[in-house]
Amino acid sequence: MAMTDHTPPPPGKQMLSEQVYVRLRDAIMRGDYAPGDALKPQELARQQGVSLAVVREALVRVVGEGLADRLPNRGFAVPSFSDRRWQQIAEARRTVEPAVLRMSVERGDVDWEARVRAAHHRLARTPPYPRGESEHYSEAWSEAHRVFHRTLLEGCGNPVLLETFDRMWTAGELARRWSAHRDPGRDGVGEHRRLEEAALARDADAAAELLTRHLTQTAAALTDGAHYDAAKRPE
Amino acid sequence: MAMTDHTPPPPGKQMLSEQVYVRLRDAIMRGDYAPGDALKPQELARQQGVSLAVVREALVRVVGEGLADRLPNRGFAVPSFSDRRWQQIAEARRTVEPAVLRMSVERGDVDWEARVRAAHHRLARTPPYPRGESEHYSEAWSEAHRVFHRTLLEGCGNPVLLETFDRMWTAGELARRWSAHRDPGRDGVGEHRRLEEAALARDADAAAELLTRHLTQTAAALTDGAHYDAAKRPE
DNA sequence: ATAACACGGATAATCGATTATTTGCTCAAT
DNA sequence: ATTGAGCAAATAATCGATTATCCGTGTTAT
Repeated sequence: MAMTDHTPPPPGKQMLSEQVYVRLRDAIMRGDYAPGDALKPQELARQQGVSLAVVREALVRVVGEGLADRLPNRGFAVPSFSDRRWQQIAEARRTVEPAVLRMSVERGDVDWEARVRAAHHRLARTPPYPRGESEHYSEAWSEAHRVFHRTLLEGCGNPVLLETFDRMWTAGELARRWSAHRDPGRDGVGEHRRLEEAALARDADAAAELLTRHLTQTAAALTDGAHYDAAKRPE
Repeated sequence: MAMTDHTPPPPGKQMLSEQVYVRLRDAIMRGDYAPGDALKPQELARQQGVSLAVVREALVRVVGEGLADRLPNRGFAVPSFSDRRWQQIAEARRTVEPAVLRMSVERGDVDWEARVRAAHHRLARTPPYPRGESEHYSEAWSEAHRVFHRTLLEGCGNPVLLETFDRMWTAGELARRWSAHRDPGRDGVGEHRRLEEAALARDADAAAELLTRHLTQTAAALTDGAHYDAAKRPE
């Protein structure tokens, strides 16, 4: 039989609003805008060569994910995360993820095992910093890091829980990027390796405990000695 | 100092897109549309007397909350939840909420205690069914039920976790409304009362355990003997 | 009879322009 | 000097119309 299927989409053939959404989302996550920066529809529309409607749709979606704030009749802006907000996200992850990891370790099939191995391998051989002692993780490492943590949980087989992880991770990454002292340069390599080992050994208790510690230590490293400049919103 | 503040908004004075969004959201949650029904922008715009742009914005937001599906170039539709999907939501709640309740019971202040009491009192004196043996919970009871469960968790003081609860609750309610055999008519009054007692007695272990059982039994009641007609999506 | 193709209506996506709101500024009045 | 009213520019929100895409239907060639 030949290709009764839809043609494998030529990349330029999806909706404009989708492309603009992805670009906007990535730009915010990449840190192209500073917290508090206004996201002006007209400006964005001109830059990207599209109409206001598509930019507006993209902005509404971005707001829905917590990657932008909106004030009625006053426009959109990049959110300014307070230190407090970051701690709340970290606490939420500590509260949710260990339990999900337990389920994942108990349920994951052989395909999941393979993906965990691959994700850890990729993470282990990705240099955390672009060069030398930069204070920013490399984009490649950040992505590998995300994929590793997500893959660990994917064995749970529950898309609702994974979506929860996605939202918390996204919010946490954005908050971390703009937190007081950026990345601490902490070496989590050993922790990741032990996490992988416990997961593949099907030791749910150990894996959950390791993840709790991993999240706690990461949060502590980012919090300790953080000389935060301004907690713009006391919320 | 006089009123340098913005005037407390006269209710008719907010954005159209916001009003349309609320109406659309409520209509879907209320069950005004059946799963699979198309949500046609033109139709909605004509009905509500607004332009396409505002309907479109509302639809995009609704999709972001999982209350509608979108197929590019084919429009929006009310999602058809499978039985499997409902079970996943229920499992996610069992995974997350007991841990949050623990935090809440350990941290909640006196104001939280008062709100828990008020929420339970309201729930206890709201009739579950509009009249007789209807198969649908009354809107009033559903809302009181939601507020009770949310208030129980609010002592945790973590908006990230509460937002997670909100999303799961919303998705669960929509899925339940259209599940195979609707409401089971199960009497959860005693469970709610015991939950309140354990929470106010600051017994975190008991509260978490009671919540786990409550969620498990509710899910079981809705699942047992469910003669589900079609699992539209094998995902 | 069946399958490939072309046409046409319906609807989604996008655009350009209009209306409404906010904000900053000027300037008079205290 | 400070306060407040009153423009004016900037920008958000909304609209009406245009363009692109999908889907059913009818036609034709095998």
